[in-house]
Amino acid sequence: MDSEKKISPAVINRLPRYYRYLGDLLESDITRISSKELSAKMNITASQIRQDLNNFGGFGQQGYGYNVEYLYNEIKKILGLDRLYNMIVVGGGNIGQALVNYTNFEKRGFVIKAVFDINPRLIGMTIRGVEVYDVDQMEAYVKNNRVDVAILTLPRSQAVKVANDLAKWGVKGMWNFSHVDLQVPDDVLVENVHLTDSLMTLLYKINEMYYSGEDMHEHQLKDGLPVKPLKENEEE
Amino acid sequence: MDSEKKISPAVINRLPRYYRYLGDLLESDITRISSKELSAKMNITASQIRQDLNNFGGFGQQGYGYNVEYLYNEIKKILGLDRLYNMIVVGGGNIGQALVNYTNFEKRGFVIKAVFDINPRLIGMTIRGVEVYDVDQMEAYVKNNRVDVAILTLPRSQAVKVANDLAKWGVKGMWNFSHVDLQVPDDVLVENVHLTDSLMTLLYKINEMYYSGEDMHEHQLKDGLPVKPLKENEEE
DNA sequence: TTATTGTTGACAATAAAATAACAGGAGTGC
DNA sequence: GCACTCCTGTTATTTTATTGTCAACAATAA
Repeated sequence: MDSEKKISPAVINRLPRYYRYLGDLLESDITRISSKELSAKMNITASQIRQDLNNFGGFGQQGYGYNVEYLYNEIKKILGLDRLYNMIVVGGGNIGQALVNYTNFEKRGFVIKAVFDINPRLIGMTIRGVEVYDVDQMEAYVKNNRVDVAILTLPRSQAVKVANDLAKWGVKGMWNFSHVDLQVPDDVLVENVHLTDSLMTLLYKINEMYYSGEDMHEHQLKDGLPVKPLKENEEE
Repeated sequence: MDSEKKISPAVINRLPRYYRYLGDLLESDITRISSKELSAKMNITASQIRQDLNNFGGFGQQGYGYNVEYLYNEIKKILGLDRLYNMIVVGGGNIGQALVNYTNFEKRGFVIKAVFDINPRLIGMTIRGVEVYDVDQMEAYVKNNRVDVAILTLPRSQAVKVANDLAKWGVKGMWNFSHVDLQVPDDVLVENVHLTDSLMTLLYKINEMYYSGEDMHEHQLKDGLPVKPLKENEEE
Protein backbone atom coordinates (compact mmCIF):
# COMPACT_ATOMS: atom_id res chain seq x y z
CA MET A 1 0.00 0.00 0.00
CA ASP A 2 2.66 2.45 1.00
CA SER A 3 4.49 3.39 -2.13
CA GLU A 4 7.41 4.65 -0.05
CA LYS A 5 10.16 2.20 -0.79
CA LYS A 6 10.30 -0.48 -3.38
CA ILE A 7 9.50 -3.95 -2.13
CA SER A 8 11.64 -6.67 -3.59
CA PRO A 9 10.00 -9.29 -5.83
CA ALA A 10 11.30 -12.08 -3.62
CA VAL A 11 9.28 -10.68 -0.73
CA ILE A 12 6.12 -10.19 -2.76
CA ASN A 13 6.26 -13.76 -3.96
CA ARG A 14 6.36 -14.98 -0.38
CA LEU A 15 3.36 -12.98 0.78
CA PRO A 16 0.68 -15.41 -0.44
CA ARG A 17 2.41 -18.18 1.45
CA TYR A 18 2.37 -16.19 4.68
CA TYR A 19 -1.27 -15.47 4.02
CA ARG A 20 -2.03 -19.16 3.63
CA TYR A 21 -0.23 -20.16 6.80
CA LEU A 22 -1.92 -17.43 8.79
CA GLY A 23 -5.28 -18.53 7.44
CA ASP A 24 -4.52 -22.04 8.62
CA LEU A 25 -3.55 -20.79 12.06
CA LEU A 26 -6.74 -18.78 12.23
CA GLU A 27 -8.75 -21.90 11.45
CA SER A 28 -6.93 -23.69 14.25
CA ASP A 29 -7.94 -20.92 16.66
CA ILE A 30 -4.37 -19.94 17.35
CA THR A 31 -4.42 -16.30 18.33
CA ARG A 32 -0.75 -15.42 18.53
CA ILE A 33 2.48 -16.63 17.00
CA SER A 34 6.12 -15.62 17.18
CA SER A 35 8.39 -15.38 14.19
CA LYS A 36 10.29 -18.31 15.68
CA GLU A 37 7.24 -20.57 15.82
CA LEU A 38 6.16 -19.57 12.33
CA SER A 39 9.70 -20.14 11.17
CA ALA A 40 9.52 -23.76 12.30
CA LYS A 41 6.20 -24.31 10.53
CA MET A 42 7.15 -22.64 7.28
CA ASN A 43 10.75 -23.76 7.07
CA ILE A 44 12.23 -20.34 6.60
CA THR A 45 14.29 -18.35 9.07
CA ALA A 46 12.61 -16.22 11.70
CA SER A 47 14.83 -13.42 10.58
CA GLN A 48 13.41 -13.51 7.13
CA ILE A 49 9.85 -13.51 8.39
CA ARG A 50 10.47 -10.43 10.51
CA GLN A 51 12.30 -8.66 7.76
CA ASP A 52 9.63 -9.50 5.20
CA LEU A 53 6.80 -8.26 7.37
CA ASN A 54 8.63 -5.12 8.38
CA ASN A 55 8.67 -4.03 4.79
CA PHE A 56 5.02 -3.23 5.27
CA GLY A 57 5.00 -2.06 8.87
CA GLY A 58 5.52 -3.23 12.42
CA PHE A 59 2.73 -5.70 12.94
CA GLY A 60 4.23 -7.47 15.92
CA GLN A 61 4.89 -6.69 19.50
CA GLN A 62 8.03 -7.34 21.46
CA GLY A 63 7.64 -10.10 24.01
CA TYR A 64 4.33 -11.17 22.47
CA GLY A 65 4.79 -11.94 18.82
CA TYR A 66 2.20 -11.40 16.13
CA ASN A 67 -1.55 -11.46 16.55
CA VAL A 68 -2.66 -13.99 13.96
CA GLU A 69 -5.97 -12.42 13.01
CA TYR A 70 -4.54 -8.93 12.81
CA LEU A 71 -1.58 -10.00 10.72
CA TYR A 72 -3.80 -12.10 8.47
CA ASN A 73 -6.00 -9.12 7.76
CA GLU A 74 -3.06 -6.82 7.20
CA ILE A 75 -1.56 -9.16 4.62
CA LYS A 76 -4.97 -9.48 3.06
CA LYS A 77 -5.01 -5.72 2.64
CA ILE A 78 -1.43 -5.64 1.38
CA LEU A 79 -2.27 -8.20 -1.29
CA GLY A 80 -5.40 -6.27 -2.15
CA LEU A 81 -7.67 -9.17 -1.34
CA ASP A 82 -10.22 -6.91 0.31
CA ARG A 83 -11.83 -5.98 -2.97
CA LEU A 84 -13.39 -7.64 -5.97
CA TYR A 85 -11.59 -8.33 -9.22
CA ASN A 86 -13.27 -8.72 -12.56
CA MET A 87 -11.56 -11.22 -14.79
CA ILE A 88 -12.10 -12.60 -18.25
CA VAL A 89 -10.76 -15.80 -19.74
CA VAL A 90 -9.38 -15.56 -23.25
CA GLY A 91 -9.21 -19.03 -24.76
CA GLY A 92 -11.85 -21.53 -23.74
CA GLY A 93 -9.74 -24.67 -24.03
CA ASN A 94 -8.84 -27.16 -21.34
CA ILE A 95 -7.08 -24.85 -18.97
CA GLY A 96 -9.46 -21.97 -19.55
CA GLN A 97 -12.45 -24.12 -18.73
CA ALA A 98 -10.76 -25.63 -15.71
CA LEU A 99 -10.14 -22.17 -14.30
CA VAL A 100 -13.74 -21.13 -14.86
CA ASN A 101 -14.87 -24.24 -13.03
CA TYR A 102 -12.59 -23.58 -10.13
CA THR A 103 -15.10 -22.20 -7.64
CA ASN A 104 -12.65 -21.02 -5.03
CA PHE A 105 -11.61 -18.04 -7.07
CA GLU A 106 -15.04 -16.55 -6.71
CA LYS A 107 -15.09 -17.20 -2.99
CA ARG A 108 -12.04 -15.02 -2.72
CA GLY A 109 -13.49 -12.25 -4.83
CA PHE A 110 -11.85 -13.14 -8.14
CA VAL A 111 -14.85 -13.15 -10.41
CA ILE A 112 -14.70 -14.50 -13.94
CA LYS A 113 -17.20 -12.50 -15.90
CA ALA A 114 -16.84 -13.87 -19.41
CA VAL A 115 -14.94 -16.26 -21.64
CA PHE A 116 -13.84 -15.43 -25.17
CA ASP A 117 -12.97 -17.90 -27.88
CA ILE A 118 -12.97 -18.29 -31.64
CA ASN A 119 -14.38 -21.82 -31.67
CA PRO A 120 -18.01 -21.68 -32.90
CA ARG A 121 -18.83 -24.81 -30.96
CA LEU A 122 -17.96 -23.08 -27.71
CA ILE A 123 -19.49 -19.70 -28.42
CA GLY A 124 -22.89 -19.35 -26.81
CA MET A 125 -22.21 -22.07 -24.26
CA THR A 126 -22.09 -21.28 -20.61
CA ILE A 127 -19.53 -22.78 -18.26
CA ARG A 128 -20.71 -22.74 -14.68
CA GLY A 129 -22.93 -19.81 -15.56
CA VAL A 130 -20.24 -17.91 -17.40
CA GLU A 131 -21.01 -17.23 -21.02
CA VAL A 132 -18.58 -17.89 -23.86
CA TYR A 133 -18.48 -15.06 -26.39
CA ASP A 134 -16.89 -14.63 -29.76
CA VAL A 135 -13.55 -12.83 -29.55
CA ASP A 136 -15.02 -10.28 -31.93
CA GLN A 137 -17.04 -8.99 -29.03
CA MET A 138 -14.07 -8.70 -26.75
CA GLU A 139 -13.13 -5.15 -27.64
CA ALA A 140 -16.60 -3.86 -26.90
CA TYR A 141 -16.76 -5.83 -23.67
CA VAL A 142 -13.43 -4.66 -22.37
CA LYS A 143 -14.11 -1.05 -23.24
CA ASN A 144 -17.48 -1.08 -21.50
CA ASN A 145 -16.60 -3.07 -18.41
CA ARG A 146 -13.79 -2.80 -15.95
CA VAL A 147 -11.56 -5.81 -16.51
CA ASP A 148 -8.82 -6.12 -13.92
CA VAL A 149 -7.29 -9.34 -15.13
CA ALA A 150 -7.33 -11.19 -18.44
CA ILE A 151 -6.50 -14.85 -18.11
CA LEU A 152 -4.69 -15.84 -21.29
CA THR A 153 -5.01 -19.51 -22.13
CA LEU A 154 -4.62 -19.45 -25.86
CA PRO A 155 -2.15 -20.69 -28.43
CA ARG A 156 1.13 -18.85 -28.37
CA SER A 157 0.71 -17.69 -31.94
CA GLN A 158 -2.25 -15.55 -30.90
CA ALA A 159 -1.30 -14.64 -27.35
CA VAL A 160 1.03 -11.77 -28.14
CA LYS A 161 -1.41 -9.91 -30.35
CA VAL A 162 -4.35 -10.47 -28.00
CA ALA A 163 -2.36 -9.28 -25.00
CA ASN A 164 -1.41 -6.16 -26.87
CA ASP A 165 -4.99 -5.41 -27.81
CA LEU A 166 -6.24 -6.00 -24.30
CA ALA A 167 -3.57 -3.70 -22.92
CA LYS A 168 -4.61 -1.01 -25.37
CA TRP A 169 -8.23 -1.40 -24.35
CA GLY A 170 -7.49 -0.94 -20.68
CA VAL A 171 -6.96 -4.32 -19.07
CA LYS A 172 -4.63 -3.84 -16.10
CA GLY A 173 -3.20 -7.29 -15.61
CA MET A 174 -2.52 -10.43 -17.59
CA TRP A 175 -2.35 -13.85 -16.03
CA ASN A 176 -0.52 -15.58 -18.80
CA PHE A 177 -0.72 -19.32 -19.32
CA SER A 178 0.41 -19.11 -22.94
CA HIS A 179 3.89 -20.42 -23.49
CA VAL A 180 5.30 -17.19 -24.77
CA ASP A 181 6.68 -13.94 -23.37
CA LEU A 182 4.26 -11.09 -23.78
CA GLN A 183 5.29 -7.64 -24.83
CA VAL A 184 3.04 -5.09 -23.19
CA PRO A 185 3.40 -1.51 -21.93
CA ASP A 186 4.96 -0.94 -18.53
CA ASP A 187 1.71 -0.06 -16.85
CA VAL A 188 0.24 -3.47 -17.66
CA LEU A 189 1.23 -6.14 -15.18
CA VAL A 190 1.98 -9.65 -16.33
CA GLU A 191 2.24 -12.78 -14.23
CA ASN A 192 3.34 -15.86 -16.12
CA VAL A 193 2.31 -19.42 -15.37
CA HIS A 194 4.48 -21.45 -17.67
CA LEU A 195 3.42 -24.98 -16.84
CA THR A 196 5.78 -26.64 -19.26
CA ASP A 197 8.71 -24.70 -17.84
CA SER A 198 7.73 -25.72 -14.36
CA LEU A 199 7.55 -29.36 -15.33
CA MET A 200 10.91 -29.17 -17.10
CA THR A 201 12.48 -27.75 -13.98
CA LEU A 202 11.16 -30.73 -12.06
CA LEU A 203 12.50 -33.13 -14.67
CA TYR A 204 15.92 -31.51 -14.50
CA LYS A 205 16.02 -32.15 -10.77
CA ILE A 206 14.81 -35.73 -11.15
CA ASN A 207 17.51 -36.38 -13.72
CA GLU A 208 20.16 -34.75 -11.62
CA MET A 209 19.24 -36.91 -8.67
CA TYR A 210 18.50 -40.25 -10.33
CA TYR A 211 20.12 -40.40 -13.72
CA SER A 212 23.14 -38.19 -13.32
CA GLY A 213 26.11 -39.52 -15.26
CA GLU A 214 24.17 -42.21 -17.06
CA ASP A 215 23.85 -42.24 -20.79
CA MET A 216 20.41 -40.79 -21.19
CA HIS A 217 19.74 -42.50 -24.43
CA GLU A 218 19.49 -45.93 -22.98
CA HIS A 219 16.17 -44.83 -21.58
CA GLN A 220 14.90 -43.52 -24.83
CA LEU A 221 12.99 -46.55 -25.96
CA LYS A 222 12.74 -48.24 -22.62
CA ASP A 223 9.00 -48.25 -22.25
CA GLY A 224 5.89 -46.35 -23.15
CA LEU A 225 5.14 -44.68 -26.42
CA PRO A 226 7.85 -43.65 -28.83
CA VAL A 227 8.59 -39.96 -28.71
CA LYS A 228 6.78 -38.28 -31.53
CA PRO A 229 8.76 -35.71 -33.46
CA LEU A 230 8.29 -32.26 -32.03
CA LYS A 231 6.44 -30.14 -34.52
CA GLU A 232 4.85 -26.75 -34.23
CA ASN A 233 2.71 -27.20 -31.17
CA GLU A 234 0.18 -24.48 -31.44
CA GLU A 235 -1.79 -25.30 -28.33
CA GLU A 236 1.12 -24.36 -26.17
CA MET B 1 24.48 -33.82 -16.23
CA ASP B 2 27.84 -33.24 -14.64
CA SER B 3 27.41 -33.50 -10.94
CA GLU B 4 30.64 -31.58 -10.42
CA LYS B 5 29.54 -28.27 -9.02
CA LYS B 6 26.14 -27.29 -7.77
CA ILE B 7 24.06 -25.31 -10.23
CA SER B 8 22.09 -22.51 -8.67
CA PRO B 9 18.28 -22.71 -8.72
CA ALA B 10 18.09 -19.37 -10.48
CA VAL B 11 19.97 -20.82 -13.42
CA ILE B 12 17.89 -23.99 -13.56
CA ASN B 13 14.70 -21.98 -13.65
CA ARG B 14 15.97 -20.08 -16.66
CA LEU B 15 16.90 -23.15 -18.68
CA PRO B 16 13.43 -23.90 -20.03
CA ARG B 17 13.20 -20.36 -21.28
CA TYR B 18 16.49 -20.68 -23.17
CA TYR B 19 15.21 -23.94 -24.56
CA ARG B 20 12.04 -22.29 -25.79
CA TYR B 21 13.87 -19.42 -27.47
CA LEU B 22 16.32 -21.76 -29.12
CA GLY B 23 13.46 -23.88 -30.36
CA ASP B 24 11.90 -20.78 -31.88
CA LEU B 25 15.17 -19.85 -33.56
CA LEU B 26 15.47 -23.36 -34.92
CA GLU B 27 12.00 -23.09 -36.41
CA SER B 28 13.04 -19.85 -38.04
CA ASP B 29 16.02 -21.59 -39.62
CA ILE B 30 18.52 -19.43 -37.79
CA THR B 31 21.68 -21.46 -37.47
CA ARG B 32 23.86 -19.30 -35.24
CA ILE B 33 23.33 -16.67 -32.60
CA SER B 34 25.57 -14.62 -30.35
CA SER B 35 24.88 -14.00 -26.70
CA LYS B 36 24.38 -10.36 -27.61
CA GLU B 37 21.65 -11.11 -30.13
CA LEU B 38 19.95 -13.55 -27.81
CA SER B 39 20.24 -11.00 -25.06
CA ALA B 40 18.23 -8.54 -27.13
CA LYS B 41 15.52 -11.10 -27.84
CA MET B 42 15.22 -12.41 -24.32
CA ASN B 43 15.67 -9.21 -22.43
CA ILE B 44 18.44 -10.42 -20.20
CA THR B 45 22.10 -9.44 -20.29
CA ALA B 46 24.49 -11.20 -22.63
CA SER B 47 26.73 -11.70 -19.66
CA GLN B 48 24.11 -13.71 -17.88
CA ILE B 49 23.44 -15.87 -20.88
CA ARG B 50 27.11 -16.73 -21.23
CA GLN B 51 27.52 -17.39 -17.56
CA ASP B 52 24.38 -19.52 -17.38
CA LEU B 53 25.44 -21.66 -20.30
CA ASN B 54 28.99 -21.99 -19.07
CA ASN B 55 27.71 -23.73 -15.98
CA PHE B 56 27.18 -26.71 -18.22
CA GLY B 57 30.07 -26.38 -20.62
CA GLY B 58 31.48 -24.17 -23.33
CA PHE B 59 28.94 -24.47 -26.08
CA GLY B 60 29.97 -21.40 -28.01
CA GLN B 61 32.84 -20.38 -30.18
CA GLN B 62 34.75 -17.14 -30.11
CA GLY B 63 34.08 -14.98 -33.09
CA TYR B 64 31.14 -17.14 -34.09
CA GLY B 65 28.64 -17.37 -31.28
CA TYR B 66 26.50 -20.37 -30.53
CA ASN B 67 25.24 -22.91 -33.01
CA VAL B 68 21.50 -22.92 -32.46
CA GLU B 69 20.81 -26.55 -33.15
CA TYR B 70 23.75 -27.78 -31.12
CA LEU B 71 22.91 -25.59 -28.15
CA TYR B 72 19.24 -26.55 -28.37
CA ASN B 73 20.12 -30.20 -28.21
CA GLU B 74 22.58 -29.70 -25.39
CA ILE B 75 19.98 -27.93 -23.27
CA LYS B 76 17.53 -30.65 -24.16
CA LYS B 77 19.96 -33.16 -22.73
CA ILE B 78 20.67 -31.03 -19.69
CA LEU B 79 16.97 -30.81 -18.91
CA GLY B 80 16.63 -34.54 -19.47
CA LEU B 81 14.14 -34.09 -22.29
CA ASP B 82 15.74 -36.85 -24.33
CA ARG B 83 13.90 -39.57 -22.52
CA LEU B 84 10.35 -40.55 -21.67
CA TYR B 85 8.65 -39.82 -18.39
CA ASN B 86 5.77 -41.77 -16.96
CA MET B 87 3.33 -39.65 -15.06
CA ILE B 88 0.12 -40.22 -13.17
CA VAL B 89 -2.53 -37.71 -12.24
CA VAL B 90 -3.89 -37.92 -8.72
CA GLY B 91 -7.18 -36.09 -8.53
CA GLY B 92 -9.39 -36.11 -11.60
CA GLY B 93 -11.00 -32.71 -11.09
CA ASN B 94 -10.89 -29.69 -13.35
CA ILE B 95 -7.17 -29.15 -13.40
CA GLY B 96 -6.36 -32.84 -13.49
CA GLN B 97 -8.57 -33.39 -16.50
CA ALA B 98 -7.24 -30.32 -18.25
CA LEU B 99 -3.70 -31.62 -17.91
CA VAL B 100 -4.65 -35.02 -19.27
CA ASN B 101 -6.24 -33.32 -22.23
CA TYR B 102 -3.19 -31.22 -22.88
CA THR B 103 -1.73 -33.12 -25.80
CA ASN B 104 1.59 -31.30 -25.98
CA PHE B 105 2.93 -33.07 -22.94
CA GLU B 106 2.88 -36.34 -24.77
CA LYS B 107 4.57 -34.85 -27.80
CA ARG B 108 7.47 -33.95 -25.55
CA GLY B 109 7.68 -37.37 -23.98
CA PHE B 110 5.74 -36.64 -20.80
CA VAL B 111 3.25 -39.48 -20.85
CA ILE B 112 0.29 -39.58 -18.51
CA LYS B 113 -0.38 -43.25 -17.88
CA ALA B 114 -3.26 -43.19 -15.44
CA VAL B 115 -5.56 -40.98 -13.38
CA PHE B 116 -6.62 -41.80 -9.83
CA ASP B 117 -9.64 -40.42 -8.02
CA ILE B 118 -12.13 -41.31 -5.30
CA ASN B 119 -15.20 -40.12 -7.16
CA PRO B 120 -17.19 -43.19 -8.31
CA ARG B 121 -18.62 -41.22 -11.20
CA LEU B 122 -15.14 -40.71 -12.62
CA ILE B 123 -13.72 -44.14 -11.94
CA GLY B 124 -13.82 -46.31 -15.04
CA MET B 125 -14.05 -43.37 -17.38
CA THR B 126 -11.29 -42.65 -19.83
CA ILE B 127 -10.03 -39.16 -20.57
CA ARG B 128 -8.37 -38.96 -23.95
CA GLY B 129 -7.63 -42.63 -23.69
CA VAL B 130 -6.30 -42.47 -20.15
CA GLU B 131 -8.22 -44.55 -17.67
CA VAL B 132 -9.42 -43.26 -14.31
CA TYR B 133 -8.83 -45.71 -11.48
CA ASP B 134 -9.90 -45.86 -7.89
CA VAL B 135 -7.21 -44.53 -5.56
CA ASP B 136 -7.34 -47.90 -3.83
CA GLN B 137 -5.49 -49.28 -6.82
CA MET B 138 -2.81 -46.65 -6.72
CA GLU B 139 -0.42 -48.47 -4.41
CA ALA B 140 -0.40 -51.56 -6.60
CA TYR B 141 0.01 -49.47 -9.72
CA VAL B 142 2.89 -47.42 -8.42
CA LYS B 143 4.70 -50.42 -7.06
CA ASN B 144 4.41 -52.30 -10.33
CA ASN B 145 5.14 -49.49 -12.77
CA ARG B 146 7.82 -46.90 -12.91
CA VAL B 147 6.20 -43.58 -12.11
CA ASP B 148 8.53 -40.65 -12.56
CA VAL B 149 6.11 -37.89 -11.74
CA ALA B 150 2.84 -37.75 -9.84
CA ILE B 151 0.73 -34.75 -10.70
CA LEU B 152 -1.15 -33.80 -7.56
CA THR B 153 -4.40 -32.00 -8.21
CA LEU B 154 -6.41 -32.88 -5.16
CA PRO B 155 -7.85 -31.07 -2.16
CA ARG B 156 -5.23 -29.89 0.26
CA SER B 157 -6.64 -31.98 3.06
CA GLN B 158 -5.63 -35.13 1.20
CA ALA B 159 -2.55 -33.97 -0.65
CA VAL B 160 -0.06 -34.31 2.18
CA LYS B 161 -0.94 -37.90 2.99
CA VAL B 162 -1.09 -38.96 -0.65
CA ALA B 163 2.27 -37.36 -1.40
CA ASN B 164 3.78 -39.20 1.50
CA ASP B 165 2.40 -42.52 0.37
CA LEU B 166 3.56 -41.99 -3.19
CA ALA B 167 7.02 -41.11 -1.99
CA LYS B 168 7.11 -44.27 0.08
CA TRP B 169 6.05 -46.32 -2.91
CA GLY B 170 8.81 -44.96 -5.10
CA VAL B 171 7.54 -41.98 -7.06
CA LYS B 172 10.50 -39.72 -7.79
CA GLY B 173 8.88 -36.37 -8.37
CA MET B 174 5.73 -34.51 -7.44
CA TRP B 175 4.24 -31.78 -9.55
CA ASN B 176 2.07 -30.23 -6.93
CA PHE B 177 -0.99 -28.19 -7.80
CA SER B 178 -2.53 -28.61 -4.35
CA HIS B 179 -2.48 -25.46 -2.30
CA VAL B 180 -0.36 -26.85 0.48
CA ASP B 181 3.31 -27.48 1.18
CA LEU B 182 4.21 -31.13 0.97
CA GLN B 183 6.46 -32.86 3.42
CA VAL B 184 8.40 -35.59 1.64
CA PRO B 185 11.85 -37.17 1.99
CA ASP B 186 14.84 -35.38 0.51
CA ASP B 187 15.20 -37.77 -2.39
CA VAL B 188 11.73 -36.92 -3.68
CA LEU B 189 11.63 -33.78 -5.77
CA VAL B 190 8.73 -31.40 -5.54
CA GLU B 191 7.81 -28.61 -7.90
CA ASN B 192 4.91 -26.47 -6.79
CA VAL B 193 2.41 -24.74 -9.03
CA HIS B 194 0.42 -22.63 -6.65
CA LEU B 195 -2.03 -20.92 -8.96
CA THR B 196 -3.75 -18.93 -6.25
CA ASP B 197 -0.41 -17.61 -5.04
CA SER B 198 0.51 -16.63 -8.54
CA LEU B 199 -2.75 -14.77 -9.02
CA MET B 200 -2.36 -13.01 -5.67
CA THR B 201 1.08 -11.84 -6.68
CA LEU B 202 -0.44 -10.32 -9.79
CA LEU B 203 -3.17 -8.65 -7.77
CA TYR B 204 -0.59 -7.16 -5.43
CA LYS B 205 1.15 -5.55 -8.37
CA ILE B 206 -2.11 -4.29 -9.85
CA ASN B 207 -3.04 -2.74 -6.55
CA GLU B 208 0.36 -1.22 -6.11
CA MET B 209 0.16 0.38 -9.51
CA TYR B 210 -3.46 1.42 -9.68
CA TYR B 211 -4.97 1.64 -6.24
CA SER B 212 -2.01 2.57 -4.09
CA GLY B 213 -3.00 4.95 -1.33
CA GLU B 214 -6.73 4.70 -1.94
CA ASP B 215 -9.06 3.39 0.68
CA MET B 216 -9.61 -0.10 -0.62
CA HIS B 217 -13.02 -0.47 0.91
CA GLU B 218 -14.67 1.95 -1.42
CA HIS B 219 -14.29 -0.71 -4.07
CA GLN B 220 -15.76 -3.42 -1.95
CA LEU B 221 -19.35 -3.15 -3.12
CA LYS B 222 -18.68 -1.29 -6.32
CA ASP B 223 -19.82 -3.91 -8.76
CA GLY B 224 -20.12 -7.60 -9.28
CA LEU B 225 -21.10 -10.15 -6.69
CA PRO B 226 -20.73 -9.55 -2.99
CA VAL B 227 -17.72 -11.31 -1.56
CA LYS B 228 -18.83 -14.52 0.03
CA PRO B 229 -17.36 -15.31 3.42
CA LEU B 230 -14.25 -17.42 3.08
CA LYS B 231 -14.93 -20.85 4.49
CA GLU B 232 -12.96 -24.04 4.41
CA ASN B 233 -12.23 -24.35 0.73
CA GLU B 234 -11.42 -27.94 0.29
CA GLU B 235 -10.95 -27.84 -3.44
CA GLU B 236 -7.92 -25.67 -3.06
C1' DT C 1 49.23 -13.12 -45.18
C1' DT C 2 48.10 -9.55 -42.02
C1' DA C 3 44.95 -6.40 -39.76
C1' DT C 4 40.48 -5.78 -37.86
C1' DT C 5 36.29 -7.09 -35.89
C1' DG C 6 33.41 -10.05 -33.20
C1' DT C 7 32.60 -13.02 -29.46
C1' DT C 8 33.48 -16.26 -25.90
C1' DG C 9 34.85 -17.76 -21.18
C1' DA C 10 36.82 -16.27 -17.02
C1' DC C 11 36.89 -13.30 -13.47
C1' DA C 12 36.09 -8.96 -10.93
C1' DA C 13 32.73 -5.71 -9.29
C1' DT C 14 28.20 -4.69 -7.92
C1' DA C 15 23.64 -5.57 -6.42
C1' DA C 16 20.14 -8.28 -4.20
C1' DA C 17 18.66 -11.49 -0.92
C1' DA C 18 19.08 -14.19 3.12
C1' DT C 19 20.82 -14.79 7.58
C1' DA C 20 22.68 -13.40 11.90
C1' DA C 21 23.31 -10.19 15.69
C1' DC C 22 21.63 -7.19 18.93
C1' DA C 23 19.48 -3.21 21.52
C1' DG C 24 15.62 -2.39 23.87
C1' DG C 25 10.54 -2.42 24.75
C1' DA C 26 6.68 -5.55 26.33
C1' DG C 27 5.07 -9.32 28.76
C1' DT C 28 5.46 -12.53 32.80
C1' DG C 29 6.15 -14.27 37.38
C1' DC C 30 7.02 -13.35 41.85
C1' DG D 1 6.96 -3.00 41.28
C1' DC D 2 11.14 -5.38 40.03
C1' DA D 3 13.84 -8.76 37.80
C1' DC D 4 13.87 -11.54 34.15
C1' DT D 5 12.62 -13.54 29.77
C1' DC D 6 10.69 -13.14 25.32
C1' DC D 7 10.57 -11.39 20.94
C1' DT D 8 10.37 -7.54 17.80
C1' DG D 9 12.41 -4.12 14.61
C1' DT D 10 16.62 -2.83 12.85
C1' DT D 11 21.31 -2.89 11.56
C1' DA D 12 25.28 -5.70 10.20
C1' DT D 13 27.14 -9.62 7.90
C1' DT D 14 27.22 -13.27 4.74
C1' DT D 15 25.72 -15.48 0.80
C1' DT D 16 23.90 -15.64 -3.73
C1' DA D 17 22.91 -13.60 -8.12
C1' DT D 18 23.72 -10.31 -11.74
C1' DT D 19 26.42 -7.29 -14.40
C1' DG D 20 30.67 -5.39 -16.28
C1' DT D 21 35.32 -5.99 -18.10
C1' DC D 22 38.96 -7.97 -20.67
C1' DA D 23 42.43 -11.27 -22.61
C1' DA D 24 42.44 -14.77 -25.95
C1' DC D 25 41.12 -16.49 -30.05
C1' DA D 26 38.12 -17.27 -34.40
C1' DA D 27 36.17 -15.27 -38.37
C1' DT D 28 36.35 -12.04 -41.80
C1' DA D 29 38.21 -8.42 -44.70
C1' DA D 30 42.00 -6.18 -46.71
